[in-house]
Amino acid sequence: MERYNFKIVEKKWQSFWDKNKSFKSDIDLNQKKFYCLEMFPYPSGKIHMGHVRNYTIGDVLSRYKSMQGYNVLHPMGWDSFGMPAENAARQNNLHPKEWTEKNISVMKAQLKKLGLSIDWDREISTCDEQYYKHQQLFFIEMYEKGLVYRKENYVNWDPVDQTVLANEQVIDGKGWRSGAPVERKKLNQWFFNISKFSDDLLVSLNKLDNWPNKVKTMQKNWIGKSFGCEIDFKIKGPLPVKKIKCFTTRPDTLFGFSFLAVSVDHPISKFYENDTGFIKFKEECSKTGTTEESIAQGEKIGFKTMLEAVNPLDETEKVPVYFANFVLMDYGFGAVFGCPGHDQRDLDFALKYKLPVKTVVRPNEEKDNFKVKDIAYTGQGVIINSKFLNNLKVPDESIIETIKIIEEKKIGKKTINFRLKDWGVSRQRYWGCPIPIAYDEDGNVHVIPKDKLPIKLPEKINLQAKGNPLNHETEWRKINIDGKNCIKETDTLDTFVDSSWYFLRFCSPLDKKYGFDYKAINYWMPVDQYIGGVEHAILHLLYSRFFMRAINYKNENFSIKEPFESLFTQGMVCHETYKDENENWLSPSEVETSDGKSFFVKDQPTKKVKVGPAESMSKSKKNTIDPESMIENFGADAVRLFILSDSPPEKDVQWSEQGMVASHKFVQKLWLLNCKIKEKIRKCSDKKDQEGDLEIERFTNQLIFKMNNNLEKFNYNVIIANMHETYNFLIKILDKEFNQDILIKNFRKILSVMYPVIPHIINECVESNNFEPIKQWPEVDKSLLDNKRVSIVVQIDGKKRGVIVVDKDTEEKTVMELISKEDKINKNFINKNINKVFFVKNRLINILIND
RNA sequence: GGGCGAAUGGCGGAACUGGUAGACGCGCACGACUCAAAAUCGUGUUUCGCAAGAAGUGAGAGUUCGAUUCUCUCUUCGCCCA
Repeated sequence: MERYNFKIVEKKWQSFWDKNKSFKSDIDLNQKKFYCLEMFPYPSGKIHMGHVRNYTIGDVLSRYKSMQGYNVLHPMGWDSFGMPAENAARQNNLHPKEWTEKNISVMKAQLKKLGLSIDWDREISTCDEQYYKHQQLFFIEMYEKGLVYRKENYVNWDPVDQTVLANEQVIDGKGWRSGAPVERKKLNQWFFNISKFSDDLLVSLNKLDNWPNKVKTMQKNWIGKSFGCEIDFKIKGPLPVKKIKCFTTRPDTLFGFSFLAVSVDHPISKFYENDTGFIKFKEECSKTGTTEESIAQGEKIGFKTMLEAVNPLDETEKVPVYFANFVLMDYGFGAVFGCPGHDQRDLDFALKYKLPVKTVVRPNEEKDNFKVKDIAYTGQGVIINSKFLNNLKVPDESIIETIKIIEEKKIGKKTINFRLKDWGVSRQRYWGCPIPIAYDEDGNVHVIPKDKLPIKLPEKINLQAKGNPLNHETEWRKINIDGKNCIKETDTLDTFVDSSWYFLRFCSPLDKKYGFDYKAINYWMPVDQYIGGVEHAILHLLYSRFFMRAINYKNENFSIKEPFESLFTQGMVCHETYKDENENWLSPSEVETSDGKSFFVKDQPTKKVKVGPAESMSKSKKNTIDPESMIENFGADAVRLFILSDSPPEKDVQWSEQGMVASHKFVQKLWLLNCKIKEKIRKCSDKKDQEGDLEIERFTNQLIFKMNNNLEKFNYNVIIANMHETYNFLIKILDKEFNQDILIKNFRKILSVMYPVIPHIINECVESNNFEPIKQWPEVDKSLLDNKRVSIVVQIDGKKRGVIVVDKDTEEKTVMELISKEDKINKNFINKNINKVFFVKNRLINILIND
């Protein structure tokens, strides 16, 4: 009996799959398709455990669906544009392209070592001009359809690095690299008009039955539909301003009105262009970040104008008009009315500038003399101090009623507002898809003609230059359009654009003509199962949904609105964290333990190590485990087995060395079991009705049934438990005698259901037994599913007193007779009054005794 | 502050539509093999109790013959939004 050598066996089957192109997928209209997609990786250098988990889940599903007779599309590619390449290039003096390609080849080899059933012929890479040229085409189409526009907008500006920062690069108001305080700066940027589809993106969420509710809720909140009204405020003062339009979700608090605040970019700011005080104030405002959070938490400051606003519900009331830093031009109309009593930001502002605070809503349990002090009251209640609005219930009646009055008075109207803003796609960086736009000498926008695509990135680039490196490429920037000398746009597209349509490209990755081939799309799309981390719940998924609508818009040939039929979000892979005595992070490989309780630095038993809670693996905390070394030490099957075994896939899983070892041992044991069964088969005769026959048939069918169920529901941790149970069952039953055909038939079925998780060893077992190669998922023989004998729980007054085994479908009367004879059970009710008996066939009998 | 979700042995976690709580794995204990250790195999392992038995799924109530599962209140933790 030879020991199982996973290194040889896994390599053997991986090259078999490679050579035979076992996972190649082609359109076959006679076969049901199944498009299984995992979020493609960013080629950062090496794969990490998160990838292993993500791709193992997808692989199990792909192999299972394929065994069920589906024509499976399971592709893989690279989200290969983005900042890390540019940063790494700057540090190592290596071209981003070289760095990226090197990483891709390393990671591709690593993925292959996991034994994934991927159709590598469909591999794509977003930094490849054969990919991004199609994206430029989409951009132009969207521009022509009016879905792309250019406008000035604020960005996070790092004054030291002379570059734009993404929100996540701003840490505590400072640039992540330079540490300089981030400024708000206005730049001309390209925008996708995603807000045009706000309502559709929101409403259609209801149809995504196979998406986690959590994700749908997050998107719903992100789109943020709010119902309110726009109100025209009459303006008095020395400037030619007659009225200012505000949006509010709380018109019912209008009698609490004590100031009107407008954004520094509001049209009325033009009257203050030369006012030094205002200019200074505007500068001050630019120091606050652009995120909602920084605005909410930052200090509220204002600049008083000469204007006064009139309360439209009470013309005698006039309040001052301020410019304020917490009002944004792109929300509503860039103007809000301030009601300090019932909005915390307004209250902070009012207290600072000593403006009156009027209470116009009281909580239900308070009296009419209730007064707001330091904390604005935003809860439910009743309107007070508001003349004809008094006594309305907040918010159910009050908002609707107030809007009715406002509409009657013709001073405003009901409005829907969305929080979702248009998608700014300009990035001032080299390593991204060039925007196919040029400007003539007068600054007019010209779309680059399709025959001049792709606009390729210049190969030589000086990345040490400040700001966007493309700005310095004067030769590259030159382009002639319709006889005019133009210069190219130097901004590149946000990498979220690259990933918003890659799933379409996988359907026809080699097609040169257009971004995709309609025939292929119509067959393969939508993605039947999309799998990835919940961290992309909002942006990537929302952008992809938008992209489908954008292509769909004014295009009769394209009918896909929702790209992902089902979504599964897997949890993170966690590991304990370690710190030495000087608070330095230590990696698991630098730490040792003798008893599993106290830990010390490897080879230095005197140096104690502090063990922290399990957190998601990250390089900064050094609590990562390298997948490749795990595959080296334990084999791909064992790694696949372990990454699925300890927790349900949607929850976080904790990496455990012991668990990993146990999975490895299980694979080894399985091979020994296979050898034993092979030997047993050899010794079996063709005699019918042997002792173990029925037992193994019953077990096998129950197993198939369970595995089926658990695979469909993503209970992958339970299918691993089912596999252990199977081992425990087989090793015990081997003493019994079997009919040879029955043993072969059932063992082959058992191997089949384990195949999706541990395909290498299963193939090896199948081959060693000279079985037919595994292709199909075995059928359940339903007649063998039910046991002829069932155990019935006997309860007295709801308490379990025993279990009896009876024939299936035994009636209540017989069961009662039987348990009356069981001394252990009957002593509980004999000589007592039986009040009532509850009988559930094949399950339970509950006897109630009279007091 | 708002929304969503979770809570089950020493640990990770099972439990189909309310019907034997703790599957499976880890850890631990004991035993076998061994000069010994490792590896392997076997047995046991919710708690209390010698046992019979009793208690038990974050806390408290409710519905029910029966609740880990359904309803309400609370506590703690996690995630998202602010």
